[in-house]
Amino acid sequence: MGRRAASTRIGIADVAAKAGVSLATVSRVMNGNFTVDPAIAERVRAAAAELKYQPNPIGRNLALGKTDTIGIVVPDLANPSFQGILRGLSRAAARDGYRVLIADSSEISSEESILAGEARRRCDGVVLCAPRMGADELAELAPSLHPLVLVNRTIPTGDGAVIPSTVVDYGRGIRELAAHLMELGHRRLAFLSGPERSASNALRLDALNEYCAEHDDVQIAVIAGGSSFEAGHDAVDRVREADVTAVLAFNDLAAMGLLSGLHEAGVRVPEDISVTGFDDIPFARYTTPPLTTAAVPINDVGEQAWHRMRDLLNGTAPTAPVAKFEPSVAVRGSTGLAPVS
Amino acid sequence: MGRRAASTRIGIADVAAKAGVSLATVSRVMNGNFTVDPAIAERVRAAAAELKYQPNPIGRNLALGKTDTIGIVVPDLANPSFQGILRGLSRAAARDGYRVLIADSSEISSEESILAGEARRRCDGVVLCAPRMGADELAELAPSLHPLVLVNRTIPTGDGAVIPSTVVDYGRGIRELAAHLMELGHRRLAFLSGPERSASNALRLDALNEYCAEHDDVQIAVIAGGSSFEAGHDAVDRVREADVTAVLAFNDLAAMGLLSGLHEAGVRVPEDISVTGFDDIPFARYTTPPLTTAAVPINDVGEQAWHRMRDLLNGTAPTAPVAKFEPSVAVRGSTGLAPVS
DNA sequence: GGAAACCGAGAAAGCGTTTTCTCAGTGCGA
DNA sequence: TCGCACTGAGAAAACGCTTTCTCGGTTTCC
Repeated sequence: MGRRAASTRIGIADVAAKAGVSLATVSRVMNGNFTVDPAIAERVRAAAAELKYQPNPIGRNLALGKTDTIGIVVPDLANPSFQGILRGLSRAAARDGYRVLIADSSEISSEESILAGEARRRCDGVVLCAPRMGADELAELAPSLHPLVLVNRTIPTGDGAVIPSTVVDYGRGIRELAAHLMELGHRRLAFLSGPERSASNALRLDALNEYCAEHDDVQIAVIAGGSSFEAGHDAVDRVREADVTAVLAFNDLAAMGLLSGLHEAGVRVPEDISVTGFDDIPFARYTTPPLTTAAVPINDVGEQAWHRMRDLLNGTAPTAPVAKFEPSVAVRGSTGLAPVS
Repeated sequence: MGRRAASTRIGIADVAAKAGVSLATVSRVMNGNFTVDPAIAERVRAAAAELKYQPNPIGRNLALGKTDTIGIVVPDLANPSFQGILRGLSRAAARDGYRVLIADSSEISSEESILAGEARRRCDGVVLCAPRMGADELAELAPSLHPLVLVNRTIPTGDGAVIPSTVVDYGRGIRELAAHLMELGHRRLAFLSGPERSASNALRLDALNEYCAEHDDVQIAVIAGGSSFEAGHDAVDRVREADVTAVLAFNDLAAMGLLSGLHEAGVRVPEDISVTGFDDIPFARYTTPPLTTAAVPINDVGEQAWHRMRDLLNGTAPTAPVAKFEPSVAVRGSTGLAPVS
């Protein structure tokens, strides 16, 4: 480079010239270094104010080797859960003077590692949100991302270094939903499953199988579903054929789609069939009937992810490397007594 | 600075050393400059690959004076409309190799200009999404943000320079909803208004008043509301007291809250009262009854915002500085014939 | 065959900061 | 009075890259 642009933004040099001091001194004043004569400091501040000087963050970034920015990569920005996490993370980070750069992998798992790497190079750290990539790939990638925190995913490394993360206890949540249904007399349940590659789907499934094994009068059928409205809506026929009295949907979205489909088909909820969701997204309480679901404080998940990241960045001892959130069952109108058959 | 860190990331110098060439040559090769001997270029590429060299973006940013990043400031990340815009923007920008930095002003209008300024300094441009700040403040701020695009807001400047923007024709949308209701025989309508400082709320209100003036058999009552579920839910009593047969809610969220509140109060929709929303958020079609609303392709709004920004960044002639979206009425179950009174 | 045009690659300046290094100037004790 | 520790501020190196400038070595063209 080297083109002398007259139109360039006003920089530290202009302030220094105006105040009749060196660049170093301006920098010292701007950064609250008190080894500067108060009179000079005042002069510098005046000059800066008069010129409306605003330090160029990119120059600082290079000199300081940090950006005060973290990256987050999510599988799909259209998913309310990720939106909630993003929001919680963004607000919490902002309170500490950090910004967040987003990357949406569009559910393409092969993009995740590229996006994460790019984000990491531009930012001081990365949070990987429910990555869809395989466990081995994740384990291999993790070290290169170092200030890294995971959301809804852990690395099954046994060799000491644990990656901070925030996780939701999906297993326990779904067990409690199943127990709730059992109390209502339901014995033939269906699990409307989520995305194939979702780790949290596996967690739910495992927990249900375990639950089933513990209660031999309960049967659970697994129905292919997904994480969206449409997936739930499209599963209506499969659900009706399954001959069950209650359905545990992967999440609220799918549950709502199902609710809607059942309504169209003339199936009454909860009289004919009970339905549960998962997440307690804001809309869940406003469906008709209101959705029984396992509430997870999604904004807190994002906020805690930030706290983990902050600890990493500060090098302070991590509070607790992994924050586990226990969902609480919110009983609403979509679940009722099992129909007498 | 000046600390020789052995642990520093591998940089262009390492590659140059390994390939036995100068830094300049490595840079040329990495940037596809073809004035390099193919043999040397190959050697450089090999060295880079072997060292897994990844250029440090911050260094590039400083040298190039650009970051390939744009900032977006939104009033509230919890609002589905802004989420949709963010998503559309982010995906479109990503296709062109740009990233987005988010800033959530938490509906605090005084924060907007600060956040926007900070974002601008870190990024190549800023998109201001439905800013709540006053028109005068916005007009004053705009020049300093220069590559700036507005969403759902325009600057009433008469002096030539128009700020690119994407806007939704809220006035027309709400008129069409009113017309739809009128066709169904409704004459006493209510507008459940939105946030005080929202410019788009004013647009709706003006359009309704105009509509009212054109049709002197139609009456429109204005009821204080808001933009959230809760606002709609809490407005039930006021709505019932208003003695109207139909309610035009500010947006889908408020409409859904209202729907829910009416249901609890035993008021039938649409038999007793019709309700319309605005936006057609993904949930609108799954309420009971499904919500009649004015559909706006919110992801496209974000995408077009990016296109405006891209034109600004490239210096290419802007396609059309302002992209106007015409909502289309989606008639669903929440509106029906006016009750015979 | 010699000079002009050309070509490829290295040296170095620059992007806008921060921070180390250095050094004049001051104050204090011996 | 001299020297020494100390203070405060400027000069300059560094952060990691890009790009201009420069220059030795070829080629081209009369």
